[in-house]
Amino acid sequence: MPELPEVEVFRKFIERYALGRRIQAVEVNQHKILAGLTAQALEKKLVGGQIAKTQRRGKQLFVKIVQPKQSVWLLFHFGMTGYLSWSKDEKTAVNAYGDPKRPLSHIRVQFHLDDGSELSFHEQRMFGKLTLIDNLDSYLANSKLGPDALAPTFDEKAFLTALQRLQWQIKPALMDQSVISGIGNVYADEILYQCGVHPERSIASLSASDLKCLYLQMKTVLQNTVDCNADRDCLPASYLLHYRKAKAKCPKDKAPIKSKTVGGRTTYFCPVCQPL
DNA sequence: TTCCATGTTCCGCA
DNA sequence: TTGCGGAACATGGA
Repeated sequence: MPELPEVEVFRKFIERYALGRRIQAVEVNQHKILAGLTAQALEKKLVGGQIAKTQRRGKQLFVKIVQPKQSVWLLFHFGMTGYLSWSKDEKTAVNAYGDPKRPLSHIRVQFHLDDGSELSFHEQRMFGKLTLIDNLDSYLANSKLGPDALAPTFDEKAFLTALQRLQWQIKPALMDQSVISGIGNVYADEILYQCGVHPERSIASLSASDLKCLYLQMKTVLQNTVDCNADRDCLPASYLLHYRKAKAKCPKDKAPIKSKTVGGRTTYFCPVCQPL
């Protein structure tokens, strides 16, 4: 679930509740979520450090922890079910979506802060990861992560350059994190639907106006979702994501929404307004 | 009870 | 080399 908009909401959540705080203790409930380091190593690097800065690339969230002698970046990846929460006591517990219905369970790592509050990393299905990075610039340079879909520098020209070198179907290309980072299954379907583009169209078959629309909707759909604090109920009723279920009808032309596997993922589309 | 969802990585095939 | 399909990972809900 956490795609770019959700992770951006998590980033803002940390800025709001934890920025400037010092980490007094780290509690790891599930060691498996730590990629390539031990709980002891994590604790040693973090305790006493100050949460100084946040940054995001695609679905990855980075939090800078500053120590007197050195600083380190915490890397959160939220997998499919990860999210954050913050609490000072039972009454103030709040999750990053501001959604009171989401249970505060499956806490894998907890950061105890110097104002007596706690920042918690929840991950039910354990596909998420938490790790440390010494040098963020070299990490990003060496990673295969493509440009962030919402980065201002990722403009229409860069979008075309990224896509047009590939002889792929459009949907897998939009979702490939080394091409563009941040778009997952749900928002890829949404962007294609808003432009009337069938998910299995080859990139080469798309017109200039198709590509322009995909660029604009990529920015619009993701930004709208961030503006909604990633609450999908707040998005327009004309969005396909409300109809990702059996027997749903297209909000535009009432045709039955179809689902099929494209690029290995369940894909929803309207066969009428997204012809092949 | 089995299947499915969801992101990422890896393996293998053409 | 490139494109693409499938498996594996973990877990709970349908």
